[in-house]
Amino acid sequence: MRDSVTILQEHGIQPSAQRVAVADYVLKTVEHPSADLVWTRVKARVPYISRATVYNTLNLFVEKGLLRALALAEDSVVFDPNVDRHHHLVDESGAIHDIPWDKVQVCNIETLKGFEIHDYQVVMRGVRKSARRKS
Amino acid sequence: MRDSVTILQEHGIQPSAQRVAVADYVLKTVEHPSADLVWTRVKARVPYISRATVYNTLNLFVEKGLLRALALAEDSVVFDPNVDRHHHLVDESGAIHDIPWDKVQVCNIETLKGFEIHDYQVVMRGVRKSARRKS
DNA sequence: ATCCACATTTAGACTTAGTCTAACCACCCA
DNA sequence: TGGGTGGTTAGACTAAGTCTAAATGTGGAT
Ligand SMILES: [Mn+2]
Ligand SMILES: [Mn+2]
Ligand SMILES: [Zn+2]
Ligand SMILES: [Zn+2]
Repeated sequence: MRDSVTILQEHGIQPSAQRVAVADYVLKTVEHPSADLVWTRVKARVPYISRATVYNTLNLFVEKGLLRALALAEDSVVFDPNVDRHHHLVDESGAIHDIPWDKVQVCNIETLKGFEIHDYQVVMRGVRKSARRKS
Repeated sequence: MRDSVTILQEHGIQPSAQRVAVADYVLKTVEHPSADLVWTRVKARVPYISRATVYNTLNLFVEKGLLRALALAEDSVVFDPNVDRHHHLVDESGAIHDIPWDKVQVCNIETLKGFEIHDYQVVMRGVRKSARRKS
């Protein structure tokens, strides 16, 4: 994994202590966390960080292309460090799983008359089958 | 269009004046309205209806299968009287358009290992091209 | 090393979507 | 006529997110 400081600098972001702490967590996670979950996670290592800074930082990262904000569930937006095209499966438990772009194909998108499609993804609802039986 | 009173009765819902007023709008609209937009629209005909009743009614309709609640954009859930499978295009303007189920195909969903998919749709972002040029 | 302009952070007020509560109303039937 | 039940209501409450204005930190010029 690349150094958070370097990544921020490459994107024209001053690597303050707070921003680096947020980046260390949110750019590597697979949790698709809400802003408040990011706050909780980051506070574990930087207890003095404020809620406003977490929101500021997440919005800045989205603006600079380091994160995507996703509206997949009611109640809160969720952040995704995977900015490449991919699909999502929203587990009944609330967890969100990435589905690689090439695992499913969407056909005839380009033939849709009357619309100019800038972006798309398949959003699935379901459950993750328990990986192999536990016993 | 079927009678709202009949539809409610068939779904085991007492057709009170307020519920019928909400149904008259929300079961026929193509706007994908938020709860507060429903309130605005219904108040035009039934000015004394309360916000709580609108929320209660929409949640009841969802529970009874008359409506779907969709989390497609940040800021609010929207309601959709089209409960058959279909896709959505979220216009940059904020408008949401239905895309018929058979206009695009999603392949290999059933071959996804480790997940049990209960439901899915394609969510597109883009713009509606001005229907023919205006002049 | 010091200074300063500017960027960053901060607490807490504010806004808005949505839920909850407890009183109130309307209808049905004894 | 008096409950009992349903439905409705205003307004309190919660929670996600933004905004403000003050405090603090920082890098570069001197
Ligand atoms: Mn909410
Ligand atoms: Mn909000
Ligand atoms: Zn993802
Ligand atoms: Zn729809």
